[in-house]
Order: sequence, then C-alpha cells, then structure tokens
Amino acid sequence: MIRKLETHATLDRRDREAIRALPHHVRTFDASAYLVREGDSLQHCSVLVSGYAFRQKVTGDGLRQIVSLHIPGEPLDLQHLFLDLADHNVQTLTRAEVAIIPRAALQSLALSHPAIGHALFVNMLVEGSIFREWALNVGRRDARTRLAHFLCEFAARLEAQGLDGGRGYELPMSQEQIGDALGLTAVHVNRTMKLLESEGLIVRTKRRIDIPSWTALREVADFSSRYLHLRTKAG
Amino acid sequence: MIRKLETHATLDRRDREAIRALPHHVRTFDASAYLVREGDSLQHCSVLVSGYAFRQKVTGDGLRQIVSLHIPGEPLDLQHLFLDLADHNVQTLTRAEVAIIPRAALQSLALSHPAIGHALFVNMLVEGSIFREWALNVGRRDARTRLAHFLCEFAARLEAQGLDGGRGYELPMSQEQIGDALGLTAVHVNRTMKLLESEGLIVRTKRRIDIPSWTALREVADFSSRYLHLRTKAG
DNA sequence: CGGTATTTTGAGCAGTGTCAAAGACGGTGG
DNA sequence: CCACCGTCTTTGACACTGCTCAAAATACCG
Repeated sequence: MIRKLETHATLDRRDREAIRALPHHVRTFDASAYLVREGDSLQHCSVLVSGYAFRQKVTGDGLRQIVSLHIPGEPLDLQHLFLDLADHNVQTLTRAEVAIIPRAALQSLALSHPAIGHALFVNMLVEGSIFREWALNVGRRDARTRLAHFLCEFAARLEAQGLDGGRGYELPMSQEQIGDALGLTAVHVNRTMKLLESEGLIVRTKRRIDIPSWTALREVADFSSRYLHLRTKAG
Repeated sequence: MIRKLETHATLDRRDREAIRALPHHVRTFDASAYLVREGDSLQHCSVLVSGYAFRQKVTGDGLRQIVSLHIPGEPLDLQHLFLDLADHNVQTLTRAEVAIIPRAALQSLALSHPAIGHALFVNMLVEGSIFREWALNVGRRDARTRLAHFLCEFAARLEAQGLDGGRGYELPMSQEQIGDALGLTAVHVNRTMKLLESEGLIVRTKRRIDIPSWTALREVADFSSRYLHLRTKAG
C-alpha cells in the first residue's frame, strides 16, 4: 500500500524493500481530526491508507481555504518532509487510517536512494502543480466552471489511483467544505451544484456524483488533466 | 550567484564546487519573454541571475493567473526539474539574465549529493508553500487585504534575498499584471492601490512602493512570513 | 513630438455573499 | 419502531464587492 504511491510516479527496483522496511505504525483517525496544525514542528510524515483528507489554511479572521484533497494511497505529508514548521493544517475528511513514518527515516531514505528520491521529487512537484491549478481555478474561473473543474479533478485523480472515479464517485465533503475548497459560499455552491445538475452535466444522489458525459463536463470545466502529470491516458 | 540560492535553504560544504562546476550558460531575455511554455518538454532548468520573472497559467478563455513571482537569485525551473511536460508558463517581467542548466546534470547532482538534494527539496517545498498561500489569498481575502498581502510578500522576499525590500522597493509590474496575480481586474487594482495609499499604508512613486509602517501594513495584510520558511528573523 | 502603453475616473451592472428559515437526513436513546 | 436532535441541504430576498465599458490623463520611448 505504501509502495503504491511511490510507483504512482516512478518505477523502483527493490528500493521497495527499503520502503517496506520503513519503521511505521498505522493509526486510525475520526472524521475531521487534525493530523497537522499550522505551527507544529513535525517529527513524522504519513501516508493515507484509507479514507480522505485535505489541507487547509485559515485567514486571520477565520475564513478557511482548502488547498488540496488527498485520496487513499497518497502520501500526506511530503509537503513538510524537509520543512520544520508546518505552514498549514492537514485534516481528515472522513474516518481514515494513516501510516505514520518518522521523518528522519524517510528523509535519509530519500537522500540515499536515488530512485526513491526521484519518486519523492516527482510527487512533490505534482502536488505543487495541483496547487498552481487551484490558484488558477479560484482566481480566474466563475463559480460554475470552478465547481465543474473541481469535480473533474477529483474524478481524474480517483481514476488514476485505480479507485472508481471515471463515471461517478462518492464525494466525501459537505457543501460547506466544497465552498472552502473553491473560495465560494456554501450557499452558492448549492446553487451552482443544482445548476450543473439542471444542465444535465452531473447527476447527484446524496453525495454521489455521476457524470453522464465526461466530455461535456470536461468542456464546461475547462479541464485538462495535464497538470496532474498522470502516466495513464485519460485527459 | 547560483550558489546563493542553494544556501538560501541549507548549508553545503564543497558541494558548492559541484554546483559551480555545473555546465551552464547565461542568456539575456527581453521583458515579457517566455522562458517556458505550457506543454513544452523541458531539457533544462534555469536560475534568475538578474531581473524578475513570473509563472502563469491561462484559462480556456484567455484569463491569466500569475501563480508566483521570482526575484533575482532564485532558481526558476525547479518546478519542472523532474516533470516532463510543462504545466504552466514562465515569463520574464523585466529584461533578465538567466543561467541555463541542462536538466539531466542538475537531476543527477540532486540525486547523488545528499546535501544538494536536500537543498533542492527545501526549495521546492517552500515554493509549494507559497502556492498554497496564494490560493488562500486569492480565494479568501478581499481586494484590500489581498493586495496588501501581496505587497508584503514581495517586500519580505526581497529583504530575505538581501535586496532592498523592507522599507520600500520598486515593483516591476503593471497594474494589469498585479491584477493577474491577485485574481482582480486592473481597474480594481488601481482603486485598491489608491485606497491603501489614502490610508497611509503605502506611498507610491511611479512603481516604487514605500512602506511607512511595516507593522501597520502587515496587520492589514493579515501577513505572517511563516509560509516563506525564511531562516532570517523578520516576521 | 507623435504614438503606444499604463494609470485614473466614472457610471452602471452582475455574480456572489449575507441573513434567515424551512426542509431532509442520519443517528440516538427509549 | 418512533420521537428528538444536530448537521446538511435548499430557497428566497437583498446587499455589496468587484467587473465592464469607455474615455480622459499621464508616462514612456524612439
């Protein structure tokens, strides 16, 4: 499972052994639990074994911006692997199992095994790319496009990770949280959601999102998966 | 000069030698020249020797979002060091000198010299942190705060880089570009700029920005330099 | 000195936010 | 199995920030 993420980006040989040998323990967190708080000095990194999580920062007057989501199988704290003080919060979205790894162990592994270092570099850079796309999304697209884009990204990433995804998926977030991710109000998310639904671009069943026509949604969303740097096809 | 950036984050020994020995050549670009275009497959990375540059992405219907700025001395394309296709554009802001380094050379250096690898990791992660802060800025702060925050970031980074900064600096951007960085219109940037000026938070002389009271601006801007992960004091 | 890019200003509009309240849902204890 | 609660989702009315369009005033450059 831990290994899976590494291969997400680059092929290793029996570096896998080294990774599997990493000291770690798995812990379960409830929904909404904080894994990292801004200002913490970090001693370990983690990998999401199951469940969903997200990163967020809050403004001086309490407004929250979700900066990225994490789906099962993704490493959670590479972003802080080489930084000493957390600059944002990491929180679970649902109940989740997290593999916790001492930072030092992963650091030295990264620096001593070129292939692993490479994989980590790639992983970090892809995350960086996702941050950039979010900035574009939040800064320059209107609510409808923005939401559609968000839904596309989630679908694409789930699929790339080998989970369901493509035609539909369960979106484990409240509209309030979606709003925080998009820089919108929960109320407006609701309206926009219904708009997309009324246009036939998505079908909602509770929190499940189904996508009748990927190309149609993708079109409206101004979505291109390039920034995800997937090795698979899709688009 | 190239070395300077590496030390920005972490101390090296005579890894510096290795860095200085990197094959490279310096090239001068005009203002607004493209260094990288989205979709390019990259063969080299670069370091800004002098001048300013920025990264941007554009929306399907031509709206542009500037995702980050680069000041003299910063490495420019670490973001793509281990990714094959560019996911955004890199452009000069002013006439600039750029040191161009073959990607492969830097890659192997990063993977074979732990200290250098470490420095690069840190550099990438700090950039990532800046992206996150931009997302927060653009997504959750109103125009006034957003602009003030932007001005603070620029000041803090200039200062950290040992350039002027602190009390005032030359902002090498048109209001149109500032707008693209903040997700605002040039017109609104203008109004907001004048607002900050009328409040005595900044003093403008052409494109020069002077900051009468750092604490006052910092306050309004909801700015904390934590996310820049500077090793210096400031705040 | 003319021509072009940038900064200012004004007036009116629109996309989102606010505030409030009414459903829906899902879980809990009896 | 049901009533009760707290959390989400919906809806409506209305306000406001930031956008558009346009044109005037400046600044910059050869």
